[in-house]
This record gives sequence, C-alpha cells and structure tokens, in this order.
Amino acid sequence: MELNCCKNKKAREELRQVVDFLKAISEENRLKILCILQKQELCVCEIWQILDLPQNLVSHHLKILKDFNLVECRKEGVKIIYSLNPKNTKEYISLLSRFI
Amino acid sequence: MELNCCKNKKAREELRQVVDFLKAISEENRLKILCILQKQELCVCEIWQILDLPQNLVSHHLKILKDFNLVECRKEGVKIIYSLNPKNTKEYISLLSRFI
DNA sequence: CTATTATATCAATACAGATTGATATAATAG
DNA sequence: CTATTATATCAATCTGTATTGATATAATAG
Repeated sequence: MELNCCKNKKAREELRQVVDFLKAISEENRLKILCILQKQELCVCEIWQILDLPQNLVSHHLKILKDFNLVECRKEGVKIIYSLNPKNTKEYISLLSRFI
Repeated sequence: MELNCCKNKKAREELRQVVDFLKAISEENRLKILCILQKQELCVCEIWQILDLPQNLVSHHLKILKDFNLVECRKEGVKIIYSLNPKNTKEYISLLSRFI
C-alpha cells in the first residue's frame, strides 16, 4: 500500500506546509482581513477600524499573513499599506487540492 | 464601501462556515486521514495503525470529520468502514474560493 | 455463557495560539 | 525641540482544542 502523504518524505513536508497555511487562514479575523483586501489595499488603521479590532491584534494577524506571503506591504509616510499577494495564495490552494 | 464578508449577515455566516471547515482540515492528523482515504475506504483500526496514533484519538478526529460530512461511515460486522465524502468537500472548497 | 476485537465516549491534562495591556519605534506636524 | 499619529513588539493571560487514560458498548468467536 502506497501512502504518499504519510510515508513519503517530500509529501509529508508538503502536507505540513498545507497544514500551516490552513492554520493561517482558518482564523476568523485573518480570513476577514484577506477578504477585505480583495477589494482594495488598506493601511493598518483602516483595517482595525473596519473590523473593529484592537490595533495591536490586527498588527499581529497581519504579521502572520505576511510571514506566509499571503499579503505584502509598503510604506507610505507614517502608514503601512497592506495588499493581497494572490499568486502565493493560489499556489497554496493548488497544493491543498493535492491532499484533499 | 461595501464589505460583503463582514457587514452582510449572510456573508458573515458563510465566512464562519468556511472558518469552521478550515479548522477541521487544518489539523495534521485529520488532513492525513482525508489523504489516505482518497485511495481507499478503511476501518478505524487500519487508520490508527497506518498513522501510528492511539485508537481513541483517531476515533475522535473521525467524529469531527464526520460532523462536517467530510467522511461517511458504514458498519461491517464489528468494523466501521470510513470513506470520503468528496462532494461535500468540493462544496466547502468552492465556498472558500469566494473569500480568498 | 465468557473472551476477544473494534469502536466510541468521557474526564483530565497539556499545549498552542488568540487576545490584551503596556510600551517601543518611526514619521510627520507645529 | 515636543506632540501626535501609525505601527510593531513583548509579556501575560485567557481560551479552545489536541491528546491521554480509563471505561463503556457492541459484535463475533469459541
């Protein structure tokens, strides 16, 4: 019996990647952030006001999304503008589809 | 500014559904279970032996997957045979794609 | 009937990660 | 320079959930 996703080393690592990606997006506030960024790029203070969340909490979630390259950011004066990185998201989704 | 995923009630409920689905599959052992069930249906004792996990733990994870209709099961003597419910999985994935 | 095998359930524990509060840093305005 | 605004970071706490250990249930064999 061949068990790619468990016994094969490469597949096991990919499964771990997929799990980590899923953990990143399976948090309600983070999914909301990804969702509202679909329409437009936003700075942090817009995001926490829209979602009615503490600033530091949003900052924390953004960091996680950024670590997974699901969002990008650039500086504009005092503000940090966040935007989606749709390419990377697509890649994770296609990796996921191999396991599920 | 229209914020479907946050302000609209229906969309907010769907987002919650997606989050719950993602939480269900973002657990390494559960994703492994879904993965090995892709090839063949298996009884519980085969699953825990393959994944090298305690029987009760696998039973617990299977219950969660079953509650989400991601797997189905049928009785065969003493054994309970689990299989995928790919249709439901596809529906969750397509719902997810509306948010991400 | 008893023994064995397969599965599920329940309570207790362990642990990961979300949230909060306080604070640091950096840019701009005045 | 000081004050203000925007963001990030850190430590502490709180919370959900994975895991474990013990036990219950159900089917079959002998």
